[in-house]
Amino acid sequence: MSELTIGELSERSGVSTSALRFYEERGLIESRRTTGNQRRYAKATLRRVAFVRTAQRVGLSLEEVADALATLPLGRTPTKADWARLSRSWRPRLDEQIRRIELLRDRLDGCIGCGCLSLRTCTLVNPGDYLAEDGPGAVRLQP
Amino acid sequence: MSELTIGELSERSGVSTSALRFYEERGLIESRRTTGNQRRYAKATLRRVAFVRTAQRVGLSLEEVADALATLPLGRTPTKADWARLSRSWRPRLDEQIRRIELLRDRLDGCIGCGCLSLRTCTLVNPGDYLAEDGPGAVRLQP
DNA sequence: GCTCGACCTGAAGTTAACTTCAAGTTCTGT
DNA sequence: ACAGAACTTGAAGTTAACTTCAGGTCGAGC
Repeated sequence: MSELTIGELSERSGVSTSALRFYEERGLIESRRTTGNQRRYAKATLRRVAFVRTAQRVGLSLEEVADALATLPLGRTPTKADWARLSRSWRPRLDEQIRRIELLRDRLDGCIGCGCLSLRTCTLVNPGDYLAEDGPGAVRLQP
Repeated sequence: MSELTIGELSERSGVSTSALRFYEERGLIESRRTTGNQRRYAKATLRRVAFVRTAQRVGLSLEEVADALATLPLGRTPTKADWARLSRSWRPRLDEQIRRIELLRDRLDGCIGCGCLSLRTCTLVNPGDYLAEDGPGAVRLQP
């Protein structure tokens, strides 16, 4: 059994069969069909599914994952180096996510003391402080 | 003009009128009605909206925000201390968010070298390593 | 050869947080 | 008093990533 049925792929990846069909519809994975029209997946599909799930945990949308997968070599099974190249690009995204949450946390700390949440003066509520010059009241929250 | 129309509240909060009506429908804010059935908001609503938006940036759903707002004192305008009490509870959540992304990033670093994304052995793909004892192949990704 | 679990398809449903729309009402400025 | 901007409502639409459903087909084991 060098190929997997959709049930087997589901069992081994922990991804539901409906999700796998959905991924296929979106071009994230592909399958061969038996004479009886059932799907059969190459074992390499398992790693592909792993990539998709991990990319989602990093915060990519399925569309972004599809774009990334499209850069994989056509016609041959991707190597470890191929997967490593793709995964490397996630690092800055994660760093940025951390940075933004830390910034929010630090601002929150600064605001805890005052309990303000004032639209005009609070950097937590109004990070860019734009519109602050429009006089009292005319202030806009971060979009 | 001690009260605000929905347009004024929208302008000053940066939240669209349709979103404000939606918030009201969900019980996040409330309004008085004029004889002509138009909404009028107390100025304190501005801070309430600020709270909602900031809570959303922290990662709360509107339902969670509603729960939090429900703990505010009834019958009087909340004080700064009231708002501070609510905001304080966000800190652990942010810390946890940061921790989880850092963990993912560190695992990613560990996996970059090998380019594996192997379902059985890679901690990035399979953080809990559960089902690893089920023999080769029978492994499930993190739900 | 028969059964019954696994598989197939396309369409419709789900959730969150809104937005858009249509058709009508109110308010403000001149 | 009248134009036109701002407001009202309920219903339907939007996006992502799926899930559920109905009604049928396939295939592995006895």
